[in-house]
Amino acid sequence: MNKKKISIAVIKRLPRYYRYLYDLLKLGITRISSKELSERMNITASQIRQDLNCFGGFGQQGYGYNVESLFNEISNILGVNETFHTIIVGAGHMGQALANYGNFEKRGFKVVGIFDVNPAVVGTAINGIEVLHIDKLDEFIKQNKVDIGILTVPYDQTPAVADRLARLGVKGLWNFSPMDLELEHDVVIENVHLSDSLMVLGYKLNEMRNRNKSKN
Amino acid sequence: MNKKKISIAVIKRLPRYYRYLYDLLKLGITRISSKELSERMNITASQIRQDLNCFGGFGQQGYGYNVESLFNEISNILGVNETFHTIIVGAGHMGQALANYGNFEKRGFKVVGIFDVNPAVVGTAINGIEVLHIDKLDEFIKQNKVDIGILTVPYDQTPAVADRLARLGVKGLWNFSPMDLELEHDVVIENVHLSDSLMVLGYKLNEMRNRNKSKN
DNA sequence: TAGATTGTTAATCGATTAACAATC
DNA sequence: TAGATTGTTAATCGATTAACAATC
Repeated sequence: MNKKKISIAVIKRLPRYYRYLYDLLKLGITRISSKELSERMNITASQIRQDLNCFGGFGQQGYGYNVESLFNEISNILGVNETFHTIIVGAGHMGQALANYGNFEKRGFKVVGIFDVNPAVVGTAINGIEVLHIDKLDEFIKQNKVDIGILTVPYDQTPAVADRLARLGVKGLWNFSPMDLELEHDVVIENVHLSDSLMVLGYKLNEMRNRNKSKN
Repeated sequence: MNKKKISIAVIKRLPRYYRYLYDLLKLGITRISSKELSERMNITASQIRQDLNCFGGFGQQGYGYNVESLFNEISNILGVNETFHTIIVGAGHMGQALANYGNFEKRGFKVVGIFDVNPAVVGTAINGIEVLHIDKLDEFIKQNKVDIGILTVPYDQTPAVADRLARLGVKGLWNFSPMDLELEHDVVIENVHLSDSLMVLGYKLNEMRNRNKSKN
């Protein structure tokens, strides 16, 4: 039943297709060829056709792709039409920012709980959700469906909290600490390494400066 | 003078080396072989040696790598020892979270200005830095060295603000809007697509569930 | 010295691109 | 039908891994 495994490179491009198709839809464009889309997205038409064919033949020879139906296909592949229940563990600045970011809910990610230890925030509401003390985590997860744990706790607490969530049956972790989480459990992890990204930007900046300097 | 271009795949691994070497340094480990490091990092020793040799022969046959000197080399390559001056444009939740995140300064990224249009935040201080009205952006950049603009403005304002910063001579942009910024100017851009990352997590979660289901 | 481990070349693997027959 | 464009196979490119001589 399972086809060949889809490479992570392809999967990472899916949200990008999703965004571009959404924009096309809003622009009222009903059909698009891989060539036109390739020009907009700055990738090759060949890659687009290869990528999409990992999931099925969504196009039609001589016509191209119907924007709306392709958008729906990609949405389904990404699970945007489902609702993933998430909890935010760590209601510091980053946790609060994520709790307040409306875009995630549009894509099917609903924050159902926020946890912290700090008495100054426990009991307050962020974006309409009461912050609970982390002692209530076990009870909460047992009583509520929780698909994804968003980890915005301090660095040194991250492994323990991740492990605790995994033991409680949370199958997806979105980690904001600058460490590579590895768990023995059957859990999928996405790391968001903001400082890594910033350091890459710093590197590129220096590299560009050196390039320009050596032009003289 | 220029050696062969270093691939983006290698560059993206540099912060990861940086983090692992920093940890080793803190653990008091003075030397490490590519083999030992490969086991910790879960990559091949061959890749480590290939990666490092893009920048120079930092190791010694029969010995391995000196942790401290390798850490220093990687730090220099990434520019961690320089100071990049950044401004945050958009003092919403994400902008505030980034302004309050101390880790960036440790890696040489110093927030020197924060800008917004909202009268409720203009004039307040975030992490000791006064939020200025965005009308003062031009004046500020002319009077201060600004290397990097951090874009945490609303989606539809992002292209215009990016363009404005580029015209004012800001050479690095760190973009948090879910769009692929492209500028004609000589500017390097790092996109942080949080919702893309979350959607990839959602995909992986579904994929794992389907895999487990079909095991039965 | 002998053992260990690098730096580097060569082999392999996987991802991207090109090409084109199928077909709408 | 003729033109356009897909789906898919084959070719190319680049990145990862293996191998090993050099050498500390």
